[in-house]
Amino acid sequence: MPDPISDPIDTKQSLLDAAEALIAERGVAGASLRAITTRAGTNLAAANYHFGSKKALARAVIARHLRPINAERLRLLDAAEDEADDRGPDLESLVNIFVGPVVRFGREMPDRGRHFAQICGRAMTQPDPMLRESLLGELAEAIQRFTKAFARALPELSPEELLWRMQFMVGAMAHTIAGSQMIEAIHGDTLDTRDLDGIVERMVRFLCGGLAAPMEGSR
Amino acid sequence: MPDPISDPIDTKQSLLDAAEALIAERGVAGASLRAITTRAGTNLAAANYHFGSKKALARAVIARHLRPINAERLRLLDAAEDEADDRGPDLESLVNIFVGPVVRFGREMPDRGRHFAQICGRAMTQPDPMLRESLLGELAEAIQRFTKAFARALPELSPEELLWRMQFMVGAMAHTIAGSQMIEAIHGDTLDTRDLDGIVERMVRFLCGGLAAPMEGSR
DNA sequence: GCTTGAATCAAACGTTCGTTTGAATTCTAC
DNA sequence: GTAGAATTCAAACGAACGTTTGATTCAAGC
Repeated sequence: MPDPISDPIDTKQSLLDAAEALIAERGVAGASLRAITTRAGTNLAAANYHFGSKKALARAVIARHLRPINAERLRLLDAAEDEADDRGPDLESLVNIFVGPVVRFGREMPDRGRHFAQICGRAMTQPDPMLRESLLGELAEAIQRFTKAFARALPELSPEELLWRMQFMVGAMAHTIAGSQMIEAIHGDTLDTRDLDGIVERMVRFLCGGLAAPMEGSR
Repeated sequence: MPDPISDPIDTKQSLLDAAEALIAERGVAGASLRAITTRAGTNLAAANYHFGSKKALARAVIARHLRPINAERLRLLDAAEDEADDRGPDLESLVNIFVGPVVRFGREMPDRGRHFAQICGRAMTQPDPMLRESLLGELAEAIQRFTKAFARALPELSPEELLWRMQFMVGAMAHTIAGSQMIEAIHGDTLDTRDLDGIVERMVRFLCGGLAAPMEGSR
């Protein structure tokens, strides 16, 4: 007799939750369908019935939260551009809008949010092109919009220099949310790596300084 | 009759080269021992004979170049601290020493260097703790030395703030050398992602700006 | 009450993986 | 030249993987 309380209200959702947690913990290759379906309280066939394949399941895990997060980003960008004068939103606002929603997403859903952020941070440099491109596809529009906005806020930068600085920004962000294993391994006892608001503040400060760095070594 | 020219002069070295290229391309999990040994012109047993296991082979791939690179970093740091006045080396010198040897390593050995950098960039956030910790072990001394040096060059930062900023710096660096798939996928036709010297220059500018960013929003 | 389609399940399939084995070969030193 | 260690090789092993199959359960719709 199955437990009527924790009954699988929605098998699909349970599979996504289990996959999210296990992929975050062990990576895509390390999270077997058997482990995922066991954790979800179902079986192998169910995963293939609902998603068709393991890769499709992984893609669904990414898309589930990334889509609303990116929508939120673009919504905030729209609002900021409406409010700003004709020079556009200032740098700090843009960085906050770009970085904040992703990192802060972990606050509303502490576990799932953190897992999701880890997966996305890793997916950017993942060898599997399928997964990487599915992530980039979700991000493409946001990247284009933000590139234009940053170009307006940083008119003294050449287009090339701006693209590279955005690359560095994404790297700092992705690496930090992918898990701060390094900083935890070395100073885990003295630092609070769960104070997401504080981390966002620090990251925004750093990124603004980097993005606005002068081109010539005028020290 | 085996080709006397490309004969396996050193099976161990061939295995390291093949593993390096394939792990960079497909990741540790995606690079099978069969693919590695075939590329190296030998067979499965040879890999286990020389390295004992696949994980040990992966660790050897990381250690082979990382150890001399870190030695070079520390050597440059020593030299800079000898030359500097009692305030220690300035920020730009430190960033150059920290970032330069890793990225520029790709110039001397174009293919192997790039592959190795990709592997290291990925290993930092890799789910496999074995590989991650072996990388962190190699880096531990360098990180401690550079933390002290940066603290001297940036006396206005609290220890916490400095650690986070170094975390962001490592992230920007790791993500960039892990492969600029994102920037290439979006603007691959207009940017030269192989001009390593130029990238180092740009990265140093960005990182100096970020590391030295003011703590208060004094705009 | 029977039918239909979606959903779940245990079981098995075929493949690929890392590792091991034992014989063959090559190299080295006496 | 030969003994002995080091190295290479083809073949096989057992485990784990993603996927498929066919039977079974369940909830509506007529």
